[in-house]
Amino acid sequence: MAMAEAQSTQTHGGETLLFLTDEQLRQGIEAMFFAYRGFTADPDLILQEMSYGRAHHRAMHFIHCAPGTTVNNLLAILGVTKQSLNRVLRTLIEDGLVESRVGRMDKRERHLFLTEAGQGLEQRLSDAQRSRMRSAYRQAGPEAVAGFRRVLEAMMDTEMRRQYRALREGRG
Amino acid sequence: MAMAEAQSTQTHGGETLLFLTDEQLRQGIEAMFFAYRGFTADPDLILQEMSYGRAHHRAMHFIHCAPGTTVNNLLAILGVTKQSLNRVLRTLIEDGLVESRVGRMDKRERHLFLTEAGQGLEQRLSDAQRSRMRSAYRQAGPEAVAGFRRVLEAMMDTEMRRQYRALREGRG
DNA sequence: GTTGGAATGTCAACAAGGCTGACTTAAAGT
DNA sequence: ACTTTAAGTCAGCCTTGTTGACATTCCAAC
Repeated sequence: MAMAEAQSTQTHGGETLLFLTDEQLRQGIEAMFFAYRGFTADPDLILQEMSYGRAHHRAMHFIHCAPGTTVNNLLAILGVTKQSLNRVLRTLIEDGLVESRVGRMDKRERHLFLTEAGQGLEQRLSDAQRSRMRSAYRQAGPEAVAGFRRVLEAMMDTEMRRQYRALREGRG
Repeated sequence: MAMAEAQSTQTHGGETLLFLTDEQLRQGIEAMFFAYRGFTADPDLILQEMSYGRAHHRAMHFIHCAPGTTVNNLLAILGVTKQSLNRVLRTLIEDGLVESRVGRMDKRERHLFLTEAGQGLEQRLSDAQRSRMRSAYRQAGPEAVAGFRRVLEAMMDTEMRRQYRALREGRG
């Protein structure tokens, strides 16, 4: 059983007050720092082989999850400028990993899809990432996973949380 | 109460088997992505004011936590090359935020300390970061926080976990 | 129909912060 | 004395973020 590490007292209303010392918060900050390094380490190795970067991975991830998404949509999710995304997207299209189709309703829009090759790479990358995630989830147990998700969601900005939930619901 | 979201069954030995779908893992991956953006957003705003970057923040954070640490030590924790760190460290020293003292035992080593000004900025940066962390911890509750920490620790590489724990113990 | 605005793409330039490789200096260790 | 180690430095490269300016294409409203 994990130690709670932060004292908590039940108030009469059933709410919980947390007395969080700066030290406890610092540990959380450091945990995020080191864990994020682990989180990206495995796909980074694969990406390096083919001289791609994390930006390519992120783009492919979200195109995979929402096939046919528009460039504007992707910009909002990734939180970068269109010039930045465009550079990455261009190489992915040139290399035949992503396909850009002109919109039927609105022909200004480009709808993005992974090609078969793109799906192959995306699969490889996310297999690597999921494998570490799965192992961490297994080690920590289901209660811990639920807590992990609750804290992460609470750390997001309102707008990010909206996007995050929209993605989940878009997939059922 | 949070839904468990992943089915779990108790085996006879008391171990827990998790049946984790790719979709559940994907959600965890996306949660990490969005949460990390939130995690760095507040200090990034302050850093931008004074044309520093995240690298400066990270250096100051760990110098604050382990005053007198050597350059080599810091390199290992940050996981970057000495050239990369040196560029950042040089500006911090020039700007009077960090002090570098020649070692007494081993005069090859430089021991790093925050000056008063450095402590001021470090405080401002980590106040911003801790404030979001604190709010997330409060929203999620102590059980969730314990789970959060367990999963993060399980996501680290062995070497990172060693460093992470050493830092904690170094502060008692 | 023409015009305004939105979505997209492109060119150029720049900065942060990673990286490698080569080399120096000083101090320790052996 | 010789080697190794800690640190710093110079030069150059890459990815990925930024801004600004500008062209294109199309929808929609007037």
